[in-house]
Amino acid sequence: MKKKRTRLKDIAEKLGVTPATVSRALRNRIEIGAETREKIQALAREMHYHPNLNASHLRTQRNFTIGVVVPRIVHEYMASILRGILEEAHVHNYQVIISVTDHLYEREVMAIETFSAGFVDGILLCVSNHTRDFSHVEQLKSEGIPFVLFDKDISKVEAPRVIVDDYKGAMMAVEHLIEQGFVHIAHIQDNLVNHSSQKRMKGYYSALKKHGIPKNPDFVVQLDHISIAQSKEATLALLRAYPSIDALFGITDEIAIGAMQAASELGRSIPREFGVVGFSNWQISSVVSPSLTTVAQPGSEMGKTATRLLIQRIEHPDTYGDRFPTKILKTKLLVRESSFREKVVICQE
Amino acid sequence: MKKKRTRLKDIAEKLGVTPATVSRALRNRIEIGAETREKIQALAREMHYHPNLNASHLRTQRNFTIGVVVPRIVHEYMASILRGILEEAHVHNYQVIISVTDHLYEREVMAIETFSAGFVDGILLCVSNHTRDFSHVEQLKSEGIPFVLFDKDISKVEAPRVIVDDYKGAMMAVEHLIEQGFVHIAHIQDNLVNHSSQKRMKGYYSALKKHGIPKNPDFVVQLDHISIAQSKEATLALLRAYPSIDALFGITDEIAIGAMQAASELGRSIPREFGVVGFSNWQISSVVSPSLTTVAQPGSEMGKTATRLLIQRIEHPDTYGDRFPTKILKTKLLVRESSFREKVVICQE
DNA sequence: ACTGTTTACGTAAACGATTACAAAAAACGG
DNA sequence: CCGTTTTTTGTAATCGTTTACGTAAACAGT
Repeated sequence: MKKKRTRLKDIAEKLGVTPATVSRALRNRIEIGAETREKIQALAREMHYHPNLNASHLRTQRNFTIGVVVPRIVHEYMASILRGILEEAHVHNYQVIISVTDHLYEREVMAIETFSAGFVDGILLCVSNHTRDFSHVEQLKSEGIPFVLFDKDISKVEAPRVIVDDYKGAMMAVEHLIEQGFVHIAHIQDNLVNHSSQKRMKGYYSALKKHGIPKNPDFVVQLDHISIAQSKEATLALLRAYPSIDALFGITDEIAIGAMQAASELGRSIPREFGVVGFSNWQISSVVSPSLTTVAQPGSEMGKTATRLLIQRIEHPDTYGDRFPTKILKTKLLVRESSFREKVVICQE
Repeated sequence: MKKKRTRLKDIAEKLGVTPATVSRALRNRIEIGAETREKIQALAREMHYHPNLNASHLRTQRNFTIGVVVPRIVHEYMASILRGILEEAHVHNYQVIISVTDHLYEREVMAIETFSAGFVDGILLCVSNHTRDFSHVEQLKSEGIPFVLFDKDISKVEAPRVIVDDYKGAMMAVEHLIEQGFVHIAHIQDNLVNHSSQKRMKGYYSALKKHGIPKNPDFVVQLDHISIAQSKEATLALLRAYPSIDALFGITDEIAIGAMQAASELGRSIPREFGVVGFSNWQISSVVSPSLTTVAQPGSEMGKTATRLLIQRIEHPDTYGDRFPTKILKTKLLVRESSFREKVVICQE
């Protein structure tokens, strides 16, 4: 019992006019009589007319759709970015189609190829951690398909991108610890495959340097695989080997939480004897006890900014064609219990 | 410098054949000469040909796209459902376009209308908490557009749906508490607007009844707005008023965690003097200390099941046309520290 | 009344891919 | 070598909208 959808032609025939007239009436063009327009619009409503978007898009060469390629989706920060993208796209009447690559390079390339097939007007891409070859991005450029990179930074390619100020964020975090009177500040990082991690590390070093604290390579630990358990182990080892360490900056909240667990286990009181700061402001960080001081990244804002940038490039390709702007969004330090010793304004989120 | 995309025609002209031949060659039809096919495929690759999907879809009346309508996206459980949907859709070569309603009824209706406009082959819908009027769902049925409801149950409408066994999950949770020797078991619930909450409540009552524990309405608290803080307050009040309460089943992990905080504050040791079980298995629940026993819902599996069901209905409309199956997925009790007193196998996830 | 200008609508050609049907070419059998 | 079958390719219509262009009618101005 498949019903056929009503077409322009159906409406036209019922009223004894041509599809052209109906089309014009429904899109509120001027060159149409007031009464005919009324009649047509009424009938269209009655017949539940919806334009066939494939036909429309084929004809107009516009899709009002943007493709989003991301490595993961079950991830708080990424979900909030997606939310921003969906929100902003909705405002501009765009649809969003999403492809998850699971950090697999081939799936990333595949997704981009599929999207390029005239299905979307532009692409938002967050490259996977393992992406080393950027020919697919270059391809987008040479094919003239509008796109914007976000979150993951790729200095390798010249392209419009929206990223977050990891360097400053990390620096703020560590400076905050220093201001709170902590001196021997350790750092647990990941494998540094992405630029963000490297920048956070640099921020850590810069903060130390700025305050005249000599950097000690023994205080920096690299983790292959990030998890709370791994971080806990690493911190236990670290604190046993160097008991003088009195604070830790974790490259993610997961690491920071593991570190807190380790410190507690060793009888260190947080924040009195041991200060901890994380990065990303996961929901979890405000729930653990003591609550975790962290650096917040504006996920939703990043999604919105990237989308806005993309839509500009889609709708005004000439104006923006040759320029590749980089937008850097500010990070924000949220001071909570895990690091707060002196009188500092607590920023609840 | 907008380059035109290569079309069938372009390839055809270069080789002195017709678009029809090229089309056949690229789609590996039998009725084509081996050498011409080779030549065409080679040239197509070289010219970076991708079929214009709008044209293709218009012609074939198929979109290979499904529309997903959800109330939220920054939500662990929902994100894992989405992941399942994207995964399964990818397997079947479908694209997924997502619309977030923010629990606003008008946006839900809007989204469905937009998707019905010949843009998608089918729709996956998770209704918002405030949806009372289901005429938009009825509309889908009468227009013959394939769709599947998921997660939120609506007994109001007859429709294919995939849900989770909240009743059994809650029952398992409470029975587990009873088996652990807890007797005076409280329950904090939400405003019961959705069926899941009601079913979990029923599960709670059934478990008590089954084990001959009289139900006490004073032990059940309803919260307007769910948050850890609210739950903590409520639990504090509850335990002060009824000190005999020795366990609590929270309708979500958030509530359970608030309850744990309250119990700790009152000097109750968990799980020795006070047992807690939550619902949903948020990441958070395995991180808090003590870790929280909870009921896991198979998010990814739900997404996959719903998608599979939808694609079946899309591709075999006649076979499935009139039947409205309800798939109920099993929930699973994850026993962790917050409730474990006797020897029970601990199930780590 | 005769031009010139609006206004309102019809005509028909796109957009790019697919496919029923036809036709040409090749293969085959006697 | 001719008729028949099979294989390969061309022809042209189609999917549903949009839009440049044309035209008839209405209207205005002199």
